[in-house]
Amino acid sequence: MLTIGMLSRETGTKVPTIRYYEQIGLMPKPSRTDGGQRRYGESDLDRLSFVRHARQLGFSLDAIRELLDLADNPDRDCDEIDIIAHRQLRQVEQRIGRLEALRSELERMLRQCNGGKTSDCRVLEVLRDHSECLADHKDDCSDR
Amino acid sequence: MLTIGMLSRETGTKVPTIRYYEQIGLMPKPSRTDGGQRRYGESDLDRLSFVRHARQLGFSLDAIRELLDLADNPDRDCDEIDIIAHRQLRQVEQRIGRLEALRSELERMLRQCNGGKTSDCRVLEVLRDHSECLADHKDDCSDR
DNA sequence: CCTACATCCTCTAGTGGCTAGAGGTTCAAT
DNA sequence: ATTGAACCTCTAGCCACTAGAGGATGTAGG
Repeated sequence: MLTIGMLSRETGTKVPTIRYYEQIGLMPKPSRTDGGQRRYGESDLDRLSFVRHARQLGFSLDAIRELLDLADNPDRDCDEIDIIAHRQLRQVEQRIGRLEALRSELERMLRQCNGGKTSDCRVLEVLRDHSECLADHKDDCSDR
Repeated sequence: MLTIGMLSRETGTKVPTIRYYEQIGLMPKPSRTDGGQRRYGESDLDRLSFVRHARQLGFSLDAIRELLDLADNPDRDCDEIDIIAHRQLRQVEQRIGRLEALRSELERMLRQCNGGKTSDCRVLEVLRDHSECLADHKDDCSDR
């Protein structure tokens, strides 16, 4: 039996985060000691590791919820899992694309700076005038 | 004189967002009609365009506040502006790096899927067992 | 001048995914 | 029995908005 602190250390998850996952129903309610402290077993450790790893891969908690549901039905085809993972991959790719556009825009902006006074700073000028932008970065960087 | 709705259309900013910017002091308090409705001038349009453009380039509202302060002092050296922009560039590059690691991890995971039952789905397996990961993606994707 | 109706107002609360702190209790070791 | 770390609940905060309720204003047409 693990205390919440041990589970925290094992999985690299902060204690309040574990309680938060319980609150939103992502982790099951664990058993308690007579004094009311949480005690966890192996399955909790597995589940939380799964959740954390999926988070590290950028899956949303909602997507993780779906994955966990699917994982609980071992007889179904894994098509849906594939779909979720592909969706995640597409999102990651989109974000990379946007960020690359931002990067080149920022680089271009910085290259033009000649280190004078702020009054003729190219950075400010570019920010002032969107029409100077080469990159197409409308509706960007609202990541997630 | 522009209404808030016109300013919204001109800059592509939602109306509540404009009021929010006012509330947090990023936009100045505009003049009002007798009935209490906001009326904006050219300078407001310029300022909001600046803010939105900087947001699109991924600058935080705090960074934008700094940039606006600096823009108001035309006699100072633009070193600080440069520093802020470089900081932003570094952050963007870091995020790209992380996302690229995620992408290859997701791709690897998906390549291994052979379309069977969820019980032996590679995607779930990879998520269950972090040690199978090639990429080094701890503390990632907590973007922003 | 009146009415219709789009737009405006303030205020509160919600989003995601946590994180921090107050103020109090329990557990395990000594 | 006492210490002190770790636990408990509860509330509020973070960022950058977004949504909605419930009501007031502004403007165009009749």
